Amino acid sequence: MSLNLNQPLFREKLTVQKPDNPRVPFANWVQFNNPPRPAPQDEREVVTGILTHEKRPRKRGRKPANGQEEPLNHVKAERQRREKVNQIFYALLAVVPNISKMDKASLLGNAITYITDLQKKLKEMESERNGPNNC
Amino acid sequence: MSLNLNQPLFREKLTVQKPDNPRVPFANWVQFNNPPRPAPQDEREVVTGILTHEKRPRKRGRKPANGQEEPLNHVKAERQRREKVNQIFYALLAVVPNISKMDKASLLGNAITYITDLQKKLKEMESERNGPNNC
DNA sequence: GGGCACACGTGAATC
DNA sequence: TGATTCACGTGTGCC
Repeated sequence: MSLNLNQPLFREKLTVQKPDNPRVPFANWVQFNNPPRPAPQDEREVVTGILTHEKRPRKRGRKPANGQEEPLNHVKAERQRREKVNQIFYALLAVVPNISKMDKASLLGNAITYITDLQKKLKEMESERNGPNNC
Repeated sequence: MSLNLNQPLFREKLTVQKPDNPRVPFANWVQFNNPPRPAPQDEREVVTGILTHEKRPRKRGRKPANGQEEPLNHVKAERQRREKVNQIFYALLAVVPNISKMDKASLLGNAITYITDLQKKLKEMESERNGPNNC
């Protein structure tokens, strides 16, 4: 119940990066079905984000411009960071046995209960080993 | 090294929600030093985000308006989800013993190695129990 | 001052 | 349809 293994797991959007490939689970994750790096290869998004907060003191009224020259580095760095934590989420998925639901919060929760389970089991096994045993 | 326990851990910005309280580690997390809910209590951001993608087919040219009436629900839901996974991250923090660095990726990585460690230890303890033992 | 890490609002997709 | 979840670009604080 509530776990479809033939389902997207962590939903993958990729609407900006790859307009095709609509339902492959996590196609931009490393070591899934790609060569070591999925080869970003398309920098053609050109986002031009304009954001106007109101009622905020705005520490600095800086912002050089929204000409897509300098902040492109930031975007790429954030992409990389995101991909990294998703990889690790995926690795966690492989290590925790009984996943109840396929979202990050549940996976994390299952991992925690699994850890405490292992800890408890290990501890009672230990106390059984050198306690009043049959020897 | 590289682990300052008197440091913000997961850095908390709160620039939009709370202009005060600049350095308390995670002031908006539940059961930290607040009553059960930190009481969102300020809906005054009024962000009016305008985003202009280029070279994108844009599935639907819908968007009713940016009058802050309906999408406010979505914003709140996402805030809640974010808070939830952060809580669980915090819970994981309490369960994993040797945290090398205080960011989400490292915490997750340490959790994974800890799990595999426990698994290995448990398995060899088990095989030692009913193997050719001293009895 | 550049790099890093995080929170945020938002679009989209799934159910 | 409405709720839930995720990825994304962005703002920003800290080293």
